[in-house]
Amino acid sequence: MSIIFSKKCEYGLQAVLFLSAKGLGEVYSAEEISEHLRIPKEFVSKILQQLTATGIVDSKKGKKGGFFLGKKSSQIRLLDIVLAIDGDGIFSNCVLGFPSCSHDTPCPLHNEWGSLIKKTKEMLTKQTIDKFTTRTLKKISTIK
Amino acid sequence: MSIIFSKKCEYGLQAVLFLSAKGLGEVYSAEEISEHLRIPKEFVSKILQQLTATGIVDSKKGKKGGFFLGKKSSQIRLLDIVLAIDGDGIFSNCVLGFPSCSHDTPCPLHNEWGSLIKKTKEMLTKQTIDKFTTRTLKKISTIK
DNA sequence: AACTTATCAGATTTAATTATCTGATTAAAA
DNA sequence: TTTTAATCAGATAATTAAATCTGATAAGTT
Repeated sequence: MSIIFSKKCEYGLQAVLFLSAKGLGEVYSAEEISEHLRIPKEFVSKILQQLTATGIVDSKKGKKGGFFLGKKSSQIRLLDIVLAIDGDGIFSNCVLGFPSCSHDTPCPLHNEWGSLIKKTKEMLTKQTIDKFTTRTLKKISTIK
Repeated sequence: MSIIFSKKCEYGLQAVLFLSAKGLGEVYSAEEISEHLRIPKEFVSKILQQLTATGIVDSKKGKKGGFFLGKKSSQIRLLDIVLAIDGDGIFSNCVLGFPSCSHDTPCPLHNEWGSLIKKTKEMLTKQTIDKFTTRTLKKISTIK
């Protein structure tokens, strides 16, 4: 099996897109998010805690508490979420797994892969989560 | 951590590139391949067995046996190796992990991701392993 | 024919990822 | 002030992926 983002990262992207689509300031508990997205409650809670540390998400303890966006959705790039959870391995690691792959000692696929991953990074950098509100709401409606 | 190809697939690509660079008909034992590429012997053996089943690689038992290319390197696409080991999940699975992502009910990233993955598939389809002989030999020389 | 060296098949072990549980703390509501 | 419902932290369990081991079979070499 091949994977682009870890499950953690997939869930993180889903959750932040969800919070964004629901509107800034809206507080949702881990349980509500878990139910809407059909992902494990404790797991999504852990992931959102991690995103809270970076400022992408903020949280409120106690009754009526939960998670909400930490900044304007137009200022959260998809890249920020990916970097916060999976790190930059996807952009820097050798696609063939050679530990010593670099510009000077490239692996056979270095250049071909490099230009693809560059385009991917550009997309993730350019796209902020506010761009997806309509699509996210539509998608969520097909889950529940 | 995010991954493009599984370790299995990375090692499979490395091993087939190695066999190709060393020339058609040349037989290398799992041990030799393991030493040259610095990957676990039994693991690379298992992976090459798997590729043998698809015809990409062929094997010879007994003394002086080992693995060798099953067809001309100009007829082995990178895509063939990826599909044989990791399947087509990387091309068909939803990047956000939504089980029900499709053209009709797309996830927020469906289109953006789709065009990137299409380009990736095109590259893996176009590139055959004979194109990498020089680069592979150069790369191998930096390992040992 | 006996010996050696290889693939091959299947089981087992180890490591990493994913998921769950438990208890402490926090804060709103009764 | 007590109850309730939430985050948060850390430990544990389950699952999957990666790596290793064991034994059987095959085929050259002596």
